Amino acid sequence: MTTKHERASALLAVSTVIFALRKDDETGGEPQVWLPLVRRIREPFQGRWALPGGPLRVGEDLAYAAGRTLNETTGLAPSYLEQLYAFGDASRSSGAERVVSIVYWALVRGEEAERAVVGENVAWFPADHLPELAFDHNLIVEYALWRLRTKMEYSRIAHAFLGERFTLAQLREVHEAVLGRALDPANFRRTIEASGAVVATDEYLTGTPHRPPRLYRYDDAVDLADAGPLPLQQHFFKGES
Amino acid sequence: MTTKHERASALLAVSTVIFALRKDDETGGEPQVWLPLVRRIREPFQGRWALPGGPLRVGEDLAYAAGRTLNETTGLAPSYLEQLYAFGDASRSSGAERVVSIVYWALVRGEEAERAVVGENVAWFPADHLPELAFDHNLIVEYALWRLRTKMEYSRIAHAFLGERFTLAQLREVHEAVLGRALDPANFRRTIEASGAVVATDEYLTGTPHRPPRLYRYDDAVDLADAGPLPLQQHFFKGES
DNA sequence: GCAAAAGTGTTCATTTTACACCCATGA
DNA sequence: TCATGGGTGTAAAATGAACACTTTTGC
Repeated sequence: MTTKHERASALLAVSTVIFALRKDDETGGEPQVWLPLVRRIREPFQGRWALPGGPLRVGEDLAYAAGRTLNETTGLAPSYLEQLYAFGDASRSSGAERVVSIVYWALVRGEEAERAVVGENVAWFPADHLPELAFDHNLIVEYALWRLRTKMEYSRIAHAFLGERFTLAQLREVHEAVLGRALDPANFRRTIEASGAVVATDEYLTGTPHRPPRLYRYDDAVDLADAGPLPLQQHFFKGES
Repeated sequence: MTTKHERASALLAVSTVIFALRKDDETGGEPQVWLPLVRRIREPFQGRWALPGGPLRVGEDLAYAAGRTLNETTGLAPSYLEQLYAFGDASRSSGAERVVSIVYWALVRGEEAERAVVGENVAWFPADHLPELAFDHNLIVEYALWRLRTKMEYSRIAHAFLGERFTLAQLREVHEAVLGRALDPANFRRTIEASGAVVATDEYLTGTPHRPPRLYRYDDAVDLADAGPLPLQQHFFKGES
């Protein structure tokens, strides 16, 4: 009954599922959800692709570490960052010491994703067609994708893929890429305008071969994402590498 | 640039937000969402109410530890258990060593909650009217409540509050208690029947002062809760105290 | 029979979906 | 002026809310 139990401790690590929208270089066409992976250079799962991440440093906050490793692998700064899940079962670690991994998911802007660094052991993959990853990372990506898609319906995270000003067609493209299906432009416009999340500016995007679309901006009065009562964990890394 | 960084480690702990439906002993009437809290017997926040929980033991899995501490404080077994959030920022711990807390939320059945143990330092509170809790536990409970209410709309977790067989009126009472508002019995019946989540049995609940309602059961072919692709972490503690 | 909850039917309002059609610009 | 995406209007379809009404039991 009153057995003496020793208290568990663990090493800490973070991983991050990083989503960006990219047009497939070959097929072209509509943008899709892509994510960067890193190749493991040691056992276990040596040679397999895995989520970017790494150990937590002494005194470092969880979300900060997630943003830091994201920046180290892509050279980018997250425009959205949120905790996904914590893995810490005793059986999970192969070594002697237990390792607790806190997994985050992040969004980065499209233009930035274009100029993302791609090193020897970093590559981008379409989120729907991943190879077999290390550990249970396939499952984690699926869960992150589910969270992304679910959250798009009741929050404004789609804006995290875009810049300061954008057309409604661009915003619709984001929704279409994430949901994986086409949306009616007319109905989409009305839905977004009714939500009050965006504000029309008096600027127009010129240079298009056709009628110039109006530019919109976010309504700063509305939160970026309704994550419930829990405070959002957002950090920005301005070329801190 | 290539500074040597020491790797962070931490002690591990779990806490659990435990929800049950109870009728207020004084006002009676409709059941509401209640949860058990424990009084802290040491600093910091000595004397304040806090979420049940405790340190993780060596070799113990996270979800198992959540179910164990739940069982230790209430004598009950969770009918639903899911991870909520991980707290592990360096500044959070007052002591020298960092502490990572994994918070779970759980549902227990109504009848069982009735016979839950209430010790000297354990008390049940209505979830909507909590005192000022220790740490940031008020915020955590709010988040768990938000998750419970959100999840009710697209999953079958309401069933976790009920037994094997139940009437549609009982199921409606659960929804009403969680959502905090009355629902139209006729429309609720149609909605539930259309969802295909429940199956009508050929049994009826007798002993009521009026027309005996039909008993239903879960459709085992449908998952209890659509938590996305991540596997559910469920454990059952059959009087293991 | 009466009261009360179980269960069914129907109407009305609202939202969603589909799609026709006009507008404004570059070429 | 023509092609094309931007933007508006509108009707059908689906959904949701409200509520009248019938059924079945205990008393």
